[in-house]
Amino acid sequence: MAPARARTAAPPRAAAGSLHQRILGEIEARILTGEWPPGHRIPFEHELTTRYGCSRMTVNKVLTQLAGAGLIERRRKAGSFVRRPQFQLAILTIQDIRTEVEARGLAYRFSVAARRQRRAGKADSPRLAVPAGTPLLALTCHHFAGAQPFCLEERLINLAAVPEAADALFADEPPGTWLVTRVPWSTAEHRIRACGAGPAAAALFGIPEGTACLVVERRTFETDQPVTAVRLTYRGDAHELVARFTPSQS
Amino acid sequence: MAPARARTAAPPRAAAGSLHQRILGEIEARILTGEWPPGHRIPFEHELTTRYGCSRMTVNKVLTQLAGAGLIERRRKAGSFVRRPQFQLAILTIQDIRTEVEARGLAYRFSVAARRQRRAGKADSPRLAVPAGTPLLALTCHHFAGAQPFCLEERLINLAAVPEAADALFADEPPGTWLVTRVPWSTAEHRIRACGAGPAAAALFGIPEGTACLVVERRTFETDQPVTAVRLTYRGDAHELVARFTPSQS
DNA sequence: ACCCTTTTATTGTATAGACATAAAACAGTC
DNA sequence: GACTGTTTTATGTCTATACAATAAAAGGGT
Repeated sequence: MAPARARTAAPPRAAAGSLHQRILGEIEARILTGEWPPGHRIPFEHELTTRYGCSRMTVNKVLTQLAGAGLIERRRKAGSFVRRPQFQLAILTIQDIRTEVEARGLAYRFSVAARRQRRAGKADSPRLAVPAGTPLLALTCHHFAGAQPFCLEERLINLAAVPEAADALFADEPPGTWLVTRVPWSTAEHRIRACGAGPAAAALFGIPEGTACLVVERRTFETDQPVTAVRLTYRGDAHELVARFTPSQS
Repeated sequence: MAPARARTAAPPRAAAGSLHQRILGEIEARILTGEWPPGHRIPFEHELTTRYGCSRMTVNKVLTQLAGAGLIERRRKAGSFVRRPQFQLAILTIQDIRTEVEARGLAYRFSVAARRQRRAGKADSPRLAVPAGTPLLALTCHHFAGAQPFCLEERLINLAAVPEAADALFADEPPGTWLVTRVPWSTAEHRIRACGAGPAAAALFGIPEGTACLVVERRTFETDQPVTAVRLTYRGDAHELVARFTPSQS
């Protein structure tokens, strides 16, 4: 029973951040160092409770977080188990073009090279799954870093989803930024490929057709309705995407 | 005081999953539909508490989760605010090569084309940031999908970090799988580029040199010590990476 | 041996209360 | 007005407890 210690509140510990952060760090370390290999059953919540002298809510929070990060798997009655490391999952940082250019200390500039409003045909459906006849806005933009061409943007906007885009001028903001600040979205899908430069990219970059280019295609949906599809073409020798993966944290 | 309701435990509600899931879904919907635009202050915890008739811990859990997912930003005293949508963050799925090949219904096969043990020179540091003189294992592997060449793998392994790799034969398992199942790691970094095919890739794939190829470079670290660096080269016309991003959930 | 029920251990969810911490707002003073 | 200390307030963390859901294990009958 231990009637001593009338204190019910949190102990005055502030050693390494908060308690659950410390517990998380220790468990994570054991998993990452291989001390607890994949398949290993980590201690039950009540065992961690006694080991760290804290309540179950605290260790539960830690284990829930580890499960969310994919480091462990939790099964009722059975316990919590270390999962096989699966670093096929990585967080990809696709930066806004303006941000990216300015991060290199260069002046950003863009221009709208082509703009056409039309109705969707059969050829559009692989890019922007909309029924034929849907009003579309097709845009081609050139983005520059300093004096150098940086990126070719070919975009389709679904005017059924974003009717106000028909009147947008895209004079100050590129269409990507315009859309992000005005249109809600729920899912974005990216496809990353290597492609030989087509005529438009070759002309913009001043490179021979067929030169390796990095192509990022992004499709954005709002509750299953397609909003926009964009193809960004970069010079292969001047651009790379970076993805970093650290388990759990951040 | 309300001495009625001796019940202190959770109410028997199980409508749409759990209560905090329902609250999370509602708040997320308001953010994604734009009803609560970026910069908007979402209700304080105690307001949500009265709105949903639940305790503060429950709404705290929801808001903590939304903050972790990057949808909101929390500031002491000030409140919680909707963040600008930043879909530059995407979750990239880089599959294991065997898994990827077998997912296409093809037979997987690999061979070690070259293997050399040597000491790190100056030329290695951009790939594997180790001091000169560190023992390395350099490998070249060919991966096949059915009869077709699928991927060229060029790998460096830091034998100071993984001495047992020196004796590994890589007969049954490709080095990537071998390493994943044996060596702990804490951070992985991916760089994705488009490159013209070099001599090795051109020979393997039977394509002209300079043809666009997708190159994925992965460097793996264990507490700042580099473990391995690998360059995977794919035919540009036969391979793409897919990244999908849905806010918060999973 | 097989199928069905009961038990039991573990995770999942939620509560009410307590104290810590940080930042904004406010007041008072030089 | 500019600095300084105090109060207020919202978030951050933790506890102790309660009940629910579930899946494994144990038991019991055919």
